[in-house]
Amino acid sequence: MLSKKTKYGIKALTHLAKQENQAPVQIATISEAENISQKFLESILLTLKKNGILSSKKGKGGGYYLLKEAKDISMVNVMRVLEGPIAMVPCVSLNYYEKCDDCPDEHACSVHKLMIEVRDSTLDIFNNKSLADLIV
Amino acid sequence: MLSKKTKYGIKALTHLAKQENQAPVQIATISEAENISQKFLESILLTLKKNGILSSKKGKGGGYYLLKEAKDISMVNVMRVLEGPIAMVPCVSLNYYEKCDDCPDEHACSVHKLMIEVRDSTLDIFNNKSLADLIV
DNA sequence: ATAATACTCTACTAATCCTATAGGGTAATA
DNA sequence: TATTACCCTATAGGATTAGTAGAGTATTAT
Repeated sequence: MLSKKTKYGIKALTHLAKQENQAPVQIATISEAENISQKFLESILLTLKKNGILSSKKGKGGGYYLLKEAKDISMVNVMRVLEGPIAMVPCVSLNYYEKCDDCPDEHACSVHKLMIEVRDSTLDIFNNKSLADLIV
Repeated sequence: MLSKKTKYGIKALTHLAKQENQAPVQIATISEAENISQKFLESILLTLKKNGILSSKKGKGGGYYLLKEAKDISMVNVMRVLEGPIAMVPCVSLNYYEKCDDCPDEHACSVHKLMIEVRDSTLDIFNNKSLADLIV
């Protein structure tokens, strides 16, 4: 299941991507437009900022804005920042690899084998998708 | 993340698929061979039985066995029984559809759009994969 | 300068889900 | 008829999620 955090994060990013000339948008504005709890959204935007996906401007007329053009923001990056690993199992994760306790031999594991395929196809989608592609 | 339940379930099914002439295998045997807590495995095998994927024989010499040949057991079925929805978001789920509270228009939703693609590619893998394909 | 604006950070909580564990009940077979 | 092995219910600790509360701090327009 996709977490609400990721879902809201993507919605907020899309909202920002729709702005003309990258004008800053206030948290309250996004929160109302997208039906997201303001405080929760705050923390999400903060993570996105800390991970270099967007930036903010304080004070009057401030708000959040995209750091790059929407077409240059890859969804694989967004997903990793918000949701964490793309893989469904740590033992097939590229960025968050972890050995399974119960598995003596990974290469003989049926789950491992299956999940590598799922990872690759999902990765393929996220790699070839930018934020701009999500705008309707 | 894939639940341990699903992971263990697939491992157990693979174990059963490797048996010659569909001979019943005891829970304890599978539990030891695959390093799975016996009681937990019991409940998993029970769900698989209730959902028509495997069957069991009581009494001496009893155990669990596959109801069909491994090549006729589709992984999409196994996944749905053990893990539930294939989709990452209820609003793109084929079998467990649910409308999002926050979304006024699904077709205008960026998350929806993205997750349909992920669902389809994952579904494609599970649909075209049988238990037999997982055996090394 | 300074007041208003709007982001930043920490701490806390209710609810839910996951991963088991415990223990007894029941059916089938040798 | 004793044994084996499946069947079922209840419970519980821990982790995670989603959200709330409240105070703090930096920046900007005027």
